[in-house]
Amino acid sequence: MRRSSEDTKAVILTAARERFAADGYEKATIRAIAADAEIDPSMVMRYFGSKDKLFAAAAEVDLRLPDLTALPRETVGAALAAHFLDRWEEDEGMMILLRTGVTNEVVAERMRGIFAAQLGPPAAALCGDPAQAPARAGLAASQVLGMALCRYVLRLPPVVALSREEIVHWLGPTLQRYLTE
Amino acid sequence: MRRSSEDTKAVILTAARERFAADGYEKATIRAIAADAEIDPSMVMRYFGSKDKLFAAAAEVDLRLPDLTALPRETVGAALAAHFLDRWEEDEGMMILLRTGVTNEVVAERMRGIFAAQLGPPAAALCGDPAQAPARAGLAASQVLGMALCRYVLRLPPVVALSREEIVHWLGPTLQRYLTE
DNA sequence: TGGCGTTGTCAACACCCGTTGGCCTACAGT
DNA sequence: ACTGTAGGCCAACGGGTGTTGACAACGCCA
Repeated sequence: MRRSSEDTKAVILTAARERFAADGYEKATIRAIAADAEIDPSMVMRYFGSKDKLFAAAAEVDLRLPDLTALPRETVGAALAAHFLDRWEEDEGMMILLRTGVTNEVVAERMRGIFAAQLGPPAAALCGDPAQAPARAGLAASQVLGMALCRYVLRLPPVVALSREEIVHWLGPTLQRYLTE
Repeated sequence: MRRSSEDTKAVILTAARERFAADGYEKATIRAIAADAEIDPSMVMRYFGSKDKLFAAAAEVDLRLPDLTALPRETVGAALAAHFLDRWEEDEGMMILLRTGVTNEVVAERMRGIFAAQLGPPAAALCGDPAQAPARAGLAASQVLGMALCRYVLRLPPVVALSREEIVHWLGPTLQRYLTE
């Protein structure tokens, strides 16, 4: 046997993540993914069952938020901005979710769940009033996702031109205000 | 003849805008648009030539920004936030562009042009330094588009629950800072 | 060496898409 | 009343999609 089953499964998954991140669910065809993986399309079906299941496997995402309550309170905004920039550049899972969540209700629901589960608790811990926490988490999400949209997806030139430090400088106070003031 | 040529063309365009806004370019099929308009798919081709041209006709957008320099300088942030909320709720063109610009390079380029041409000049007029203007316009775009993404596209429940006044209250100072400070 | 399960290939199915051309139908002008 | 034309419908083409099943090559184990 040329390769182990697990090996080719990993090769397919890597190719799938790249295609889904670049093209979104609809335009990323199984044939194209298989071609990238230098393999037959039927192998994708054998190992993942269906395009839906392949996407589900490719779209597993963890925000990996640090423990914001362990930081000096006045630095959480900048820390969040810096963390999301890193996360977005090292994990194509972010792009996968955003590129298809915009036109796919199932994926949108998944994004809602991720942000509620992972951004909600730290927001609640930071702002005193638990009733305000979800709104504040939502506001922070709007700025973080908006930056990602403009910089990595739409690639607005002035936003792409910003350095990491500049973005942290501008978004830090915004997130700080949304979460703690 | 049942209807005038212009009438059915308008009916098709209305149906197309709704479908494109709801589903994006790929998932909005000509057959579905024609069914909504209660007409044969071939009529769409006769009146608009191709799906691409139909989309181009459906995706004409004008931000209709007010003259920000005519307002008291300390109110431009809130004015911008309020204006974009209105614009987003009354014109499905915004949704059309966002839903397909995310996975379509041609439409993304169109969005870049719209924001550069329409948000750039007011930003340059507001902040003293012309060299900083594009970056500031880009930052404002990131917050405005991020809010639209979370509220109207992804429908994050806490963001949907926010009232118009609350959004203006939270985004106003952010946009004010991006544009004028 | 002979068998057998695993890995991979090939061809095809059934479906949906954008698009096309021919045909029908109803009105306007004479 | 007849005809020309414009609005509308129908059936089909060619291509691409996800998915399936039969078949071939390889390497382990007895």
